[in-house]
Amino acid sequence: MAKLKFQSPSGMHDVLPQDQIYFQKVYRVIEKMFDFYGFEKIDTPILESADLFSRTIGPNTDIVEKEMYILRTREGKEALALRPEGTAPIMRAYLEHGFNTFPQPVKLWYFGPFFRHERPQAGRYRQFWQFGCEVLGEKEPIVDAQTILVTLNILSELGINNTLVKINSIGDENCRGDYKKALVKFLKSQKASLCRDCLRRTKTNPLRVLDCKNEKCREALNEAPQIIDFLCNECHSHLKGVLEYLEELKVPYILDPFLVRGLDYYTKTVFEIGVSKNDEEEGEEVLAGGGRYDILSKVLGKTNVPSCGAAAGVERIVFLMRKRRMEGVYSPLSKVFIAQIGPLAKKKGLVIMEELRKAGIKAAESFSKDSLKMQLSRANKLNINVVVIIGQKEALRDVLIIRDMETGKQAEVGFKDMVKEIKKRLK
RNA sequence: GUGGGCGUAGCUCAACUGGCAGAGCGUCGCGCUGUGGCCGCGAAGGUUGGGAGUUCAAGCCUCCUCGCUCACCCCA
Repeated sequence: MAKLKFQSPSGMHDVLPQDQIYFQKVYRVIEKMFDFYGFEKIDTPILESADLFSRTIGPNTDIVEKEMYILRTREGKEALALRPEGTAPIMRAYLEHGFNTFPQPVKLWYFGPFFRHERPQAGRYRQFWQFGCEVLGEKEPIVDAQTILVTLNILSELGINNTLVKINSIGDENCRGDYKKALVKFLKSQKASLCRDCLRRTKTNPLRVLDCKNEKCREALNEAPQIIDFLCNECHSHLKGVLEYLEELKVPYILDPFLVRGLDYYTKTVFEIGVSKNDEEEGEEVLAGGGRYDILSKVLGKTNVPSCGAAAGVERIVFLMRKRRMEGVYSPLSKVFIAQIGPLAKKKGLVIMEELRKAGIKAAESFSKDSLKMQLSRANKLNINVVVIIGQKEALRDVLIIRDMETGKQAEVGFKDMVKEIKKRLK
């Protein structure tokens, strides 16, 4: 295996048939849920201008500093990036197509692959699948609550119920600056207790220090100023609004003053939806995250488009579904198998398959095999109960044999009565 | 980028102190020429991830390298 000349690139892998049944289940659930809440689907290109991301996500973030796959076009004029996230492209599309002239808010959802050049590990890939939704052009806190609700409902529908919502507000351009100053001042006073990374972050991205996992840092942060105390009136009442709506919906949440997000465009509401790791393991895994990004549109254009969105990691969800042996995944099994013996019967087999297709009956076959033994064996492995057998003798007389694989009983049926007889047996 | 673990057949894994590379499952064939499951027999499938070194002898020891994996960082 390892001597194979080619294998999938590091951190990227094939979604095999046995994985597809879970991916399809996820897709079907989110499609239905988003549709119910009035979201419409959008696909944006896999490649976007690299600047789109560096300008919106922020030049000092890990994503932009070291995780983007960047390539140049043949003309060499433009740097394109494999999209590392979905929000900026959607805002780009919104502005590009003049969605601001539509009734607001515009509600969109997506499902597709994203790319970040990180060191792969459990639940973390270089090409990974996300679905998400965006509510664009609305500043009211009720859409924040609804965004969280939709995401929770999807997870619940997929059998993931032990979720935990963490929420916080990181303020906006009016109040975040004041908080940052206060925080930096505090961090400098704690220099001795902070880890090396946090010392660096104090300069580059002080908010990030808040969610350092290092114990010493956490202790040091106990006394840190909390952003909630610095929120301006607007941000404060916005947060209050979101929380009130969540309470009305009976969505349990934890107000986590240390929750921040790694992307610069966030304002006000930020949230994460995690699930506690099972049994033996401690800690929790984040399945989805999101927040409000009122300033993103101003980076890209003149229009002011206050918006809120959420994104979730499909592989992480599938991992949980698999672990919990989620039932009801899409099963592609056929109900009927067509077996043939001899060249004439082989031709008839093709015709039989067409008849079954027109009748809406999914049929399997091994037309390339000649031995009946082989064909029945295959039908057995496919767990098929009804096998249509046609041989030279039957083909000449316009009849076929229907075999019940459970009992082994066979009956001869006229070609014309085939569909009727099969339908009877499938009941 | 920094640490730890692991690379043997398609898959899951054996192989004592360094001593003829094996099993189960799967695939294909035969027993049974037009009848599946169970059983029996057989075949295919390996430069033990790659390279160098030590040795009479290396899957096993040493070094290098590649890959995978887990964790940190960060994030979905």
